[in-house]
Amino acid sequence: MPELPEVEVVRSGLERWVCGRTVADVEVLHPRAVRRHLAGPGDFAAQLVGHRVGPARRRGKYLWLPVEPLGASAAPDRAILAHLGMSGQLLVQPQGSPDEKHLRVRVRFADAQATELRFVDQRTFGGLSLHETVPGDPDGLPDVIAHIARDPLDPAFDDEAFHTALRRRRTTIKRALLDQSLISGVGNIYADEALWRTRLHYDRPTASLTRPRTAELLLHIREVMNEALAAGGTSFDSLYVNVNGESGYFDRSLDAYGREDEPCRRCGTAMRRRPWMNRSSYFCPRCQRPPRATA
DNA sequence: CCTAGAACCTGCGAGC
DNA sequence: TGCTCGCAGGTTCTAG
Repeated sequence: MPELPEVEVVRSGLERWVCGRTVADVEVLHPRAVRRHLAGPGDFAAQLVGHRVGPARRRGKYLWLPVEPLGASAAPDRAILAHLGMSGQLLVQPQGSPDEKHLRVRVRFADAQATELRFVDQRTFGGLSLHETVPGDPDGLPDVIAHIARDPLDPAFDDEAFHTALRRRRTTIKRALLDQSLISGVGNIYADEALWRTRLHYDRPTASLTRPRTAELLLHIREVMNEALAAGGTSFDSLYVNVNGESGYFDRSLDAYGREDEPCRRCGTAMRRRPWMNRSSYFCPRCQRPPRATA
């Protein structure tokens, strides 16, 4: 489940159902699901057994679980990193319930709770891996995602630095929103939603944004993400679910994404869809005027 | 250094 | 019915 609100829904589920439990056994059913763990599937499994899982953390669309050997006193220095890609799910399922068709990794725990953690992923763009954490980082940030920017719901996100970075870039606003090293957690849906709310066209050069416009954009990004979070995330089908397999309902509140030919909720003009970067951009041709240079 | 585009996968629905 | 095509919420690698 791709974007920040959906990943956060999963993070909180892991926090509730997996945090504090000790790994008894790991089964990798598809090696591609752990390809970011360079030492291989066997090593991934062996390294986890007998380790206790700490509080679930998230940055943008990445989430991780710190792990420590049983009885350790020092702060954890390794973490299980998870990315859901386009179609990944982390499910907490009753032991013995039938395997999902695209079950890739199973984690069993050494306790009396009769549930296990499953990574299910149709397209295998996502995956799990084990990494060292950045020394001194209070949340145990895995070193391999140190280059990922903080997300807009992170209290330490620097609005001013974001604006400065936008002004320096020679690119367009939607590309910038999807660049996880500039701002993380925003994907194709919430980019379109935030741009619609801000009345910005996706092809606006980032260098043309004024400080107030950037502030407005950030406000709308935060608003739409918080609203989606309250609704349990966005899902059009059973691919995007929380750890209990339940879908959120924010798709009913989308103003731009997926609304081609439907009336703009602000001005009534028919919404448009444009092919864009091997995907789609949805926008209102009246509220979101293209920039002169590219019009 | 930066930016744009293709590649990586599987499944679904539309159209022929 | 069955085929092909386009499309899907992301990241990463390559070419320029």
